[in-house]
Amino acid sequence: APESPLSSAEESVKSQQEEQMCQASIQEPSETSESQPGTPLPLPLPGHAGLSIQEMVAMSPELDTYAITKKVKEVLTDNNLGQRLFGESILGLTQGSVSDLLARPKPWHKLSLKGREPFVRMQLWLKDPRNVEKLMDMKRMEKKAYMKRRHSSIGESHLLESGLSGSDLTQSASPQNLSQQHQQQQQQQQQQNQPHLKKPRVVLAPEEKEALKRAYQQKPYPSPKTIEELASQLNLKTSTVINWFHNYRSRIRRELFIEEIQAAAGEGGSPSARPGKSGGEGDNSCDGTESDSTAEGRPSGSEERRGLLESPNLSHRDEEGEAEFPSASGTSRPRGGIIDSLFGIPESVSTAPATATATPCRNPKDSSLRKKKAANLNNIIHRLEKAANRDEPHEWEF
DNA sequence: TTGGAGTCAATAGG
DNA sequence: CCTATTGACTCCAA
Repeated sequence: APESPLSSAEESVKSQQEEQMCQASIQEPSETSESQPGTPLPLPLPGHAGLSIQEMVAMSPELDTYAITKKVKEVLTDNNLGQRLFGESILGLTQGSVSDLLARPKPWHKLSLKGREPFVRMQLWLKDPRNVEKLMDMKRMEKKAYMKRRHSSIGESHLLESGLSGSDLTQSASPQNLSQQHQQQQQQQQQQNQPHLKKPRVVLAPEEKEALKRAYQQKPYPSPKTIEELASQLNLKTSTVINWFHNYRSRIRRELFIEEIQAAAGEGGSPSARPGKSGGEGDNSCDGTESDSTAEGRPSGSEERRGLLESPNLSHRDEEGEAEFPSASGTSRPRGGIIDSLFGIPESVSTAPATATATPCRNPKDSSLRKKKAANLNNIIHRLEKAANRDEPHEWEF
């Protein structure tokens, strides 16, 4: 693998190794690209030069993920193409993943090889305008197939999908040669014998998320013990709490990256004035949505669960007149000393929250930034602790 | 094992 | 239909 041929960009030639694939038009501008309505194919990369997509990713120069997603979004909306079709036929990803990717692209240097793949595919796709046409054709064909289907089978027989009988159905697992590792075919509710028991998706109530966020601010990396406590206090499964922390950390981190990109975008010589308003992304963070009255939530009551988790403070936000950064240049950073405002959470004082210093939550913009910075710092602290072979930070004196 | 990166897929809103 | 959100899961590296 240590080969890093500095070969120039790309020199498309050769053919490809992909066989199937409807639109195998690699050669000339023949817009044949005929495909059966039933040729989903998760990811037979869009035709192009010789090497496998992985190789291309490996030697791809740094790409501007933000610019790429911006362009893709533009092209898709301009042509009325949806994320689902684009994702499934061009990127080999599902709609939700595409949405996420387009909305919050991570900077190139923070992406793993795998994570870069979708961006390389997007760029390749953007290179040839004819690709848009192909997608549009595909869309038309899909609609046609859909019409036919619903016409032939009006309200009747939907055969149970449990046995996944043949029948059309889109997105079937492409047979033969489904590319290597491919997607994870997770979610195997195989242990069923009886009528499927699809476990309902867990949906955390706002109060539960609130409590978890509060816990996160105190301890981004809770110990198993803490997790157990949280789980029992919130009446959630331990795994749910663990997952929540994994996801939350990951998503907070991702927001940090976003800022990084936006910040970088505002530099350089070209003073291209962005029409958009200041980059102060709104982050509710403060969310004054206290559990309010309805403390319970969803069936299966489960009362009590009071606990220290309750936010003793009543954070309000003071959104009265605050000067909108009168500073001219847009590159001005909103705030200065962030350090002092990190860790706005007392933690320790378990009892007697009486006077409580109440989590400061003044300006929403500040709090957002602060939270992210804190997340980053907490991450570092956590690593140091690990490295030092210690557990339970307990108290931190600064 | 733990945590991070990527995703999937259900589902809430439009 | 379409898109955004998000709990859960797979894979991998430390």
